[in-house]
Amino acid sequence: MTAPALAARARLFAALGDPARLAMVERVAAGPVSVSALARPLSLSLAAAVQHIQILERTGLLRTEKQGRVRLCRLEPQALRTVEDWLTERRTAWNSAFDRLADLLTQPEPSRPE
Amino acid sequence: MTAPALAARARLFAALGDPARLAMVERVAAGPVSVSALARPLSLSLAAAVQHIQILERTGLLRTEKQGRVRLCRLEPQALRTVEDWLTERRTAWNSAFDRLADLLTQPEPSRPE
DNA sequence: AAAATACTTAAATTTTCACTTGACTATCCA
DNA sequence: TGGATAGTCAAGTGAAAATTTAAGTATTTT
Repeated sequence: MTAPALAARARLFAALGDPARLAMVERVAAGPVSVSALARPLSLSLAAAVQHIQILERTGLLRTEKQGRVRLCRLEPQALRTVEDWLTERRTAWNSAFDRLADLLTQPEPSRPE
Repeated sequence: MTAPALAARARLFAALGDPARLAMVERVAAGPVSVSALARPLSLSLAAAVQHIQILERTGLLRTEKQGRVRLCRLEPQALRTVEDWLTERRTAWNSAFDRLADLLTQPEPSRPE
């Protein structure tokens, strides 16, 4: 599995970037939920909730399955791992940023920025 | 330091949810950069770049400092740790989701969803 | 001192988003 | 069977967001 392109990662972050959707993800992380159980605590209409859920589904954050007249939503942990991987990539960089800072404090030779 | 409220975390994700800003964060993670060095590879006007940078600054993802006529942008690793912390919180939950799945496979007593 | 560089600011425009409304379908329960 | 429940779909609306434009300031550089 190859790392998603920047645009795809941005869509993932954007999906988490709405308070309603973030709350939904948190709720779904605790276990499977129906659409109305996601909508109710957020005072969202069902129609609005469905639209958020579609976005979360498209970005791979959750997967749904219809059982009778109820649609069950489950977390797709894979997507959150993508976020983890991205952080890991950055961590290397920002650690070396700390290293450079440490260098500055010991030997006064700043690396010239672009 | 207390965990940011849901709304604040959503704003953080939203800041990363724009392709231009995500690219900027990746670039800044590699070391300090000027505003134009951030704008150029993205084919953004300076004015547009400045506005993105302001958003990244407000959400705490970076900090800037003017040196002469150049404004230098640096990563603020603290903000990315907030994302890490959020993932850690969810990980517990989604691991126990896996546990429940394992339970299902061994003993056929599904936990009823809401 | 003059020209070029590197932003800054505000206002106008375009585009995208979240949400609503209203009508409709499928399932469950009494 | 009939009514309530759970969700679906397609427009339409309003507000927020991203980008452009245009004019201005501060700092080099020559």
